Amino acid sequence: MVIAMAALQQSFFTRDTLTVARELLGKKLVRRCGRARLSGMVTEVEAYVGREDSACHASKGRTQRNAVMFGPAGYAYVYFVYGMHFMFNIVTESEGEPCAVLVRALAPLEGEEEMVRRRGREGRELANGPAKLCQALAIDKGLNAHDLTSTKKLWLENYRSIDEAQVACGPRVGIDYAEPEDRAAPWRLWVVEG
DNA sequence: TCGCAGATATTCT
DNA sequence: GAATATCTGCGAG
Repeated sequence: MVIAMAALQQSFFTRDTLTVARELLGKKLVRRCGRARLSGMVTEVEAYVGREDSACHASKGRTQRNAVMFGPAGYAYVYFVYGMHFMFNIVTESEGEPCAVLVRALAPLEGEEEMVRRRGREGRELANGPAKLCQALAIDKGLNAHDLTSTKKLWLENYRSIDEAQVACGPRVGIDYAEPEDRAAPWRLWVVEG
């Protein structure tokens, strides 16, 4: 008996950003790319909580790039940095609140061969970084503002619940431009390797 | 195994 | 024109 797993619905994403970030750990990110199906379990995330968070792109106001974050929850915010890397975020909270969760790492589940082919690397190096997982799952700017609650090209499914003892947290990475108190905020969450 | 610097183009001022 | 929510390779130890 095959049970068709439903995509997580918008009600999951409209909650408090830190809560969504915590519960995203252990969820499965699924990417359908033509015939291929690629997926991985979320193992590391970072929360970006809007206007008061100086590390959040949206804290400096709305621009063409970050406009998606101001929209409704459950959409993908994909953008380009450093001239060569994409980042994949999930928009949270209510419309008008520019919050999002950055997905930083995945543990490959389906289509690992395809990911190896895309990345030119294997094992731990497959998707253990925000730009790496985008390359592994073929996520690019074309998926910006994609609806993650429909099982079209990219969505999330329930997979495993992570015990509190397996969750570690610490300060976020790569945000030297932010205010000290925001840099220190322990809003990076990850699953302890076991 | 570790730390550092270069790559590279989109986006915003 | 300057900055950037990173990755990779290289050199030293």
